[in-house]
Amino acid sequence: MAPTHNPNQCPMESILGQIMGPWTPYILWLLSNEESLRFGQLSALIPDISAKVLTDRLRKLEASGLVHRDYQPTVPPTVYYSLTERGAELHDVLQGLNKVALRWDAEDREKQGKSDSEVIAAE
Amino acid sequence: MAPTHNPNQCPMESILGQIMGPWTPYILWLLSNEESLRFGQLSALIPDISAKVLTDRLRKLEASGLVHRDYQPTVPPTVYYSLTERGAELHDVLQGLNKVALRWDAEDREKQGKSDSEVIAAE
DNA sequence: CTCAATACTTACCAAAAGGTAACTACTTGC
DNA sequence: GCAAGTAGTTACCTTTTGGTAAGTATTGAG
Repeated sequence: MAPTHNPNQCPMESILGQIMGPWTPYILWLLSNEESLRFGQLSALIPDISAKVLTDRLRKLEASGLVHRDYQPTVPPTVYYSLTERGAELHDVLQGLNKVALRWDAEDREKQGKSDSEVIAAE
Repeated sequence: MAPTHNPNQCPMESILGQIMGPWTPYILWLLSNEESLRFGQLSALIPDISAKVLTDRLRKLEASGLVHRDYQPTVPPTVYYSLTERGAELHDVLQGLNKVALRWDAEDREKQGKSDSEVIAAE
């Protein structure tokens, strides 16, 4: 009892705890660009994530009230994931981050000079 | 050789790899609100982080070119951390995220009703 | 009677991350 | 010559996380 400081002191820490971590913001960003995505579609869009981890991230986002899970008991079953109203409030932040990402990416390619032709040649 | 797909396909993944992870965005946000912060100040602002992890995060941010490390060989030595120009480009995104965090925090407190008085009483 | 398809869950093991305590450097003050 | 103070580093150990493979449910197709 009587902790030395209030853990909820800072709302920033709280929101970061909900959306940070490997893959989580990337999942939110993918969902913010589509009406909804099925589990298999998300899995295909993020080739390096395993089903176990993807499930875990989605469950946590669901528990935070940022993602909605729509289970359709068809055969075989299909599950649609989409952002809740609250989750959609992250759209602008994620778009802003993507803009910065695109800018940095362009700057880095320019400075290195190479990349484009080499990458295509390697395929 | 010849991987099936280019890992740098998506700039979003790249930026997330640089700024995501436990404490990292929080450190950036703290630095974006001050000219600079010393190691000990950061440590005090984030009570639950250990020196080892804080050092690790700062070194990685430095390697990414987002944070500048200014070592002053005084006795005892002092080290000032600040955002680089590139790091400062995250300011708007972080402020946007903080706005959302504050809004959610206010909404959650309202719905729960309690919190404020109880929290203060517990101190 | 078995396979395929979707969206998982579970068990088990390996790898990564993090905590803690001790140690470093250097000079001033006692 | 010992402690204090800043900003670490290092070694060691524990905890957490993640990968992989197998199993679950249901039903239509072959």
